[in-house]
Amino acid sequence: MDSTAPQSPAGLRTTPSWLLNQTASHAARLISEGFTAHDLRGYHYRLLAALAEGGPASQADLGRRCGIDRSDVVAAINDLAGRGLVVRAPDPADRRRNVISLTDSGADEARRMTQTVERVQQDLLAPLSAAERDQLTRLLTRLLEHHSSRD
Amino acid sequence: MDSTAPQSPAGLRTTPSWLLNQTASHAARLISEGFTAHDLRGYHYRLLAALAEGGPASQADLGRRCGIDRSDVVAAINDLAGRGLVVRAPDPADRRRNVISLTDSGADEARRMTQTVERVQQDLLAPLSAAERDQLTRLLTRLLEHHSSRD
DNA sequence: CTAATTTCAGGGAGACTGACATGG
DNA sequence: CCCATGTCAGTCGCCCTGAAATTA
Repeated sequence: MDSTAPQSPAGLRTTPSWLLNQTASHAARLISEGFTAHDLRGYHYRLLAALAEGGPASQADLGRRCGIDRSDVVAAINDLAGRGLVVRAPDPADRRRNVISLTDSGADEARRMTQTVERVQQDLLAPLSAAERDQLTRLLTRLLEHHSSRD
Repeated sequence: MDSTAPQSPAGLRTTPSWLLNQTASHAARLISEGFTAHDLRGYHYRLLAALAEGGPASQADLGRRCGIDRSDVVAAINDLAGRGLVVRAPDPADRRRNVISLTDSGADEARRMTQTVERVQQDLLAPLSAAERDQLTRLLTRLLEHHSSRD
């Protein structure tokens, strides 16, 4: 008659938010280790990948695409521009904006990092079959869509 | 004929490690918001829950149970002890160790935080059916077991 | 001797806040 | 007027490293 109790005593190890947190933590460590060879971090990859995928954009747009705060985009773009991977140019149509574009070597680096990321996915998902990987991807995508539409 | 290419161009939004990272990030924010009412953070909850579940333990044991580094356990236990939620007592059987135990109010707080966590799970998993929640839990558990056996 | 425990000092990455100046 | 953009300064929680002292 206790309608508030969940099916089992739960404990940390069966709590979805805990499982998400821990698996994401493992994934982040694998990704981070893979990125050391590039001497770049997650923020840099997200920006390079967004530029490779969607073309040149303002910093604010990039931040929205990548889920990176505007103020953090500044520093990361500074790093990337300092290495010649992107260029920052004023937007003549809107003088508040900087248009960020990939250079050739930036596009190369984006491709190399994408390969690293794909290798890591294989490591990460090793214990799952192809069908299970699709299932996981679909479930996570639905969670993400639900919670990002509630911005 | 390109055996290295994945099925589709991918992009950030379909990469499992990205999806894990983002959903875990949303989950962590929800959890964190829920914990503000308790004026405690994730580390505190993990320790209280581990003590409620497994009984008194040394700090090193707690760290292993919770996935918290030994050096961070020190500070978090300091906080909890300062609020009277746990007690630190020397272990007579092994004088290197401190035995950490929940106080009555610590056990109360653990129960209250667990209720908060359970509410957050409902929020987090709102778009999924019960069967899908089980599926997600099982998939994440398998990933976690695989990667933590490879410590 | 080696190994485990507690503790401290510190850093690194990601996420975030507040403020400011500039321009739409 | 309000709003968006870029920038800077700083905070916070989490994760991690290194080292010291104590004890098994």
